[in-house]
Amino acid sequence: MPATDTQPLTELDRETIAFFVGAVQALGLPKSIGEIYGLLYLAEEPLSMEDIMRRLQISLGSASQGLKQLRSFNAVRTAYKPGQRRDYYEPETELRKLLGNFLREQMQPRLAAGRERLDHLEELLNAMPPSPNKNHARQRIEKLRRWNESAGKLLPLLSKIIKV
Amino acid sequence: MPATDTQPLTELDRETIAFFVGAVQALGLPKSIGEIYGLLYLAEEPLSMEDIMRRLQISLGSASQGLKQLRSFNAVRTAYKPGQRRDYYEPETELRKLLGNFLREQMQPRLAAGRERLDHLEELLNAMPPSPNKNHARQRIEKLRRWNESAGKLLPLLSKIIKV
DNA sequence: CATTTATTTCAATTATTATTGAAATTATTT
DNA sequence: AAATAATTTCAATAATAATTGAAATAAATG
Repeated sequence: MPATDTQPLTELDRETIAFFVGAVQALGLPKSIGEIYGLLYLAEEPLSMEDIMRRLQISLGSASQGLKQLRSFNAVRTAYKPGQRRDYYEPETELRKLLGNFLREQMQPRLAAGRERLDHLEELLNAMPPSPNKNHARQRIEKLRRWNESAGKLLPLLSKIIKV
Repeated sequence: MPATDTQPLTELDRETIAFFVGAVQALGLPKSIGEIYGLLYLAEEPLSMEDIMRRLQISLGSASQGLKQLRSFNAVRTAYKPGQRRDYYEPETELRKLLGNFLREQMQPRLAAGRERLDHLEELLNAMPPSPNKNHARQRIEKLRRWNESAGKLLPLLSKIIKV
């Protein structure tokens, strides 16, 4: 097994990876996620965790956890490699799917959490004795409810309207 | 001047603020931003920086910087208060505007940065001697260019299609 | 125009988040 | 089923980001 025959990353590789690092950081994800995805995106064929660690010079733990997170929103999948013990990973490169998965896995749960909070807010509100203050609070909270609903409708649309 | 007559935050206040804290954290902004915006959102009238510090128990620096950032994407504005030395702040509560401003101020610059990186990538690519590897790299980078363009078209649409 | 008040800036501190690598677990091979 | 290889987990560490508050600046008042 060729263990250490690593050709180092070219400038083109490094710059492409930097592109992805910037992109995932804009989404609030750790840089190692961008590095791993970027490396897989460039690769001509699926890479093992060992390949990833070696070429990016990151630790076992980072590689494992990064791949776990990338798998969690289906940004990478394991490729079948006959007669290979290791797992080999390849990227999902369809933007529409990437975006859809990300929204579903990362954003929807937050929206749902917001909805729960709003339910709780309405309980608190109902427990208040009538007052002008209560009226004002009710209006503001109703507005938040509409915001939450708007966002809930917007998210699933996003990945549909994206082209490419 | 009534300096210390602070009524403490009610549970409803605190929970509403928590809603905003969650929301801004989903956007990758610091929690103090959510606290400040949430407090202003609930308030029946504009608040001064001093009010904000006192009621939220945050420092001068946090209040000043938080307001600065909120102003930077027009999530708050200063209200005119005749004969008042201090600045008083009120929130923008139109979701469409909030979203539009946020996208324009925070997301567009990142997209532009991505575009610049792509320009650089293409230079590097053109400097490569012909090879199968070069072909592969070219295809991948062209795809990135299409991604970047798609995102560029998507962003301005977002605030248009949101209702409420 | 000196004094008071309000706001901003920024270096130091604190809190948060990401990364590491050793140990535990799981899967595969002989 | 023992041995080996691959992967995951997680407590400790390192890196990053947010918050603080004192000092500097700016604005307003008498």
